[in-house]
Amino acid sequence: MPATIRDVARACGVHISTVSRTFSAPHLVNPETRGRVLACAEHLGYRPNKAARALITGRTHNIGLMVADIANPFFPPLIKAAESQARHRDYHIFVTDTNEDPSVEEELVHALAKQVDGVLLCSPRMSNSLIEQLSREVPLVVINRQVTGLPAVVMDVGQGARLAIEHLTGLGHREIALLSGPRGSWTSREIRRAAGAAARAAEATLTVLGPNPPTEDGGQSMADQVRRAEVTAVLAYNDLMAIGLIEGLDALGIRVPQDISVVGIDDISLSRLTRPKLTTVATPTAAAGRTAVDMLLQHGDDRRTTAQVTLQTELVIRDSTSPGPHCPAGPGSTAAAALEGVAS
Amino acid sequence: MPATIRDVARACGVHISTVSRTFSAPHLVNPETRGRVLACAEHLGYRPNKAARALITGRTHNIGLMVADIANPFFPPLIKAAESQARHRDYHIFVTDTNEDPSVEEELVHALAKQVDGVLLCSPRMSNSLIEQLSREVPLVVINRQVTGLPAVVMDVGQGARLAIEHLTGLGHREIALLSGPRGSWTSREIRRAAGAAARAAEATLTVLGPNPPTEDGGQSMADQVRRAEVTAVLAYNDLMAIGLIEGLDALGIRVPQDISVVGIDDISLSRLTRPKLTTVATPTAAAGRTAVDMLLQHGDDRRTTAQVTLQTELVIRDSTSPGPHCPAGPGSTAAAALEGVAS
DNA sequence: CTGAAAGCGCTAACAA
DNA sequence: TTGTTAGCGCTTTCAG
Repeated sequence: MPATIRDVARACGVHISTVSRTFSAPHLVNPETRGRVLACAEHLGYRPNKAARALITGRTHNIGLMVADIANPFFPPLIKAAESQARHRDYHIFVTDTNEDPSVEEELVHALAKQVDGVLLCSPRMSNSLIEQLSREVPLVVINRQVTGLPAVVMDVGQGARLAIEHLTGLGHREIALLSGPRGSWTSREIRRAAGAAARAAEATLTVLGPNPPTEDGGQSMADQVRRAEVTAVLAYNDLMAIGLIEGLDALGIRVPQDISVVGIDDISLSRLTRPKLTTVATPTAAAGRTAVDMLLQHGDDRRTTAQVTLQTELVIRDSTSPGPHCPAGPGSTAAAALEGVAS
Repeated sequence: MPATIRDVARACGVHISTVSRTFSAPHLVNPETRGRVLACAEHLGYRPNKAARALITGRTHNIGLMVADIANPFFPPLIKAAESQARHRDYHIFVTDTNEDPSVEEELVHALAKQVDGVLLCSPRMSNSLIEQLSREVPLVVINRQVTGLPAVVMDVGQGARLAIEHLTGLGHREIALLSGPRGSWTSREIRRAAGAAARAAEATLTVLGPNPPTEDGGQSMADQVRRAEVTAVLAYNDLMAIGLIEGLDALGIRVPQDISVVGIDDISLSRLTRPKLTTVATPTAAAGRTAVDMLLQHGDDRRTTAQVTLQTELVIRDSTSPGPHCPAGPGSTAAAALEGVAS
């Protein structure tokens, strides 16, 4: 039904290749002819068929971005940054949501494969071997995960987890729980590894509770187990879980940070709005989105560039942590004051 | 680089059409041959090129979904519902974010055009005439807007706004402000129209403040103007603005609901978490997502079906509204108690 | 059941 | 500067 290049050529009395050039290499066609072609095209409502063009050029100028859960406020800043970076480079981003489901992830890579020039895999849950296999079908950049041989941009949650644990032990906490994330999450493994090491170094006990769905409900429903674990502080896999946990504890009559300190990871905007405001590890999500787009696009020019970029994280101390039973400055002081006590 | 249908045919000693059939019409090929083809394909890592297939069949089995702002928590439930509905019908959803920018919207429709079988336009900001024009390029279903000749699913925010105003006037409020939404928003116009009518019917004054960006910041920065408007109640274009406004008022020392009542629209999950919990108009976002997918897909079979579906909204009374100065039950009673007073 | 041939809408050498 | 030709990877008649 829509007009094709041939319709325009006919209506205009030129060959189809002239029409083609008018749109893909205008400088190669006589200005006068170009004007006529453009007029005919306009008149017929002609639009180049991007799919057909891609079939021959191999370039769609689209990028796929797969996220684990579009409802998680962690992702939008990353998506927005990727979009803006892509737009600068004359590309468009197609976002897909995998529902935290590995099999959906695979299906979606296939669906995206020839509609985009590459896919950004954000926090994928599938196996390394599957990712490697899929990377033969379409260029891949992995975010929040390391897969040998594939370009990746990771946020250093290990370092973040270490900072969080050091913050807690510095406040005098010795019994700490870790609410781990979903099965298959590289980030969750990193956090666990680094938090474990940091706890050991400070001679604190780390109790791992999980795996858990990385959602508010996931955190909320762990409140009871946290209470039974008899810890004085908790590090959660992400802010959503931390916020859910705080609500759950609240329902149990346990106060944060007076009774239990809670630290999240991500620094989503919501963590500034809750009461208490959440102490958390800020991850550079926007930078990650931008970097991933850049890596994908330069990867096309230069096949050997499979660098793995690591972005730093930082601890943001707010109101959900306070001194524990073994605090050198004594309980009752604020988190900040306690820190100073430790530092001196 | 990736294997094509021809590679498989050669490796297998059959014609390419046999390979084609093996994947697109397996019942038409001898089980034995089929097995051999499948084995070769597997071995070569062959995957049918969906773009090439689409070029000839005209079907991509993908659906585009354009939202105004992916960071707005209003959209994820709609997106999730659309995805799940699409998956049931063997389709995939590609989400794009327009950043509330009409020109980006147009660009994205073109980018999606031949990569998807249709586009769901969610709260588009562009002009009706442009939407109509784009609908000749790719099948469109409009959500939260009415465009003559195009299938649409709208949530009845007009009715919702009326309920909200009636709730406020029932509580004795006579000076009400409306924080309107962004320019170009059909929803905002509907709200304004309906709220205006409802206020008139109740002999209340409605002061329209706006247009505003439909974000938390948009609401927060209006706090001062709301104060100067000397109203006792506010209806906001959406929950995000309502929540932002409450924060802004809080910073000004104005208490909600004691000093000013605030009502939002959407019932995003966040509105249950804030203090005070937000009174709001619940919109059936999930149903809208599902319905839009259904309409797009059946629209293919049956060209004349350009129905416009309207989904009902309902008022959810929480803690951000309380009796105003003219309340029949007298100020100081709770919203619920006041309502009973009105009913009797 | 399988092969041959045409063609989806477009681009890219190569000639003219 | 323009037309000619070949073909991207696939599906789909139509014969055999």
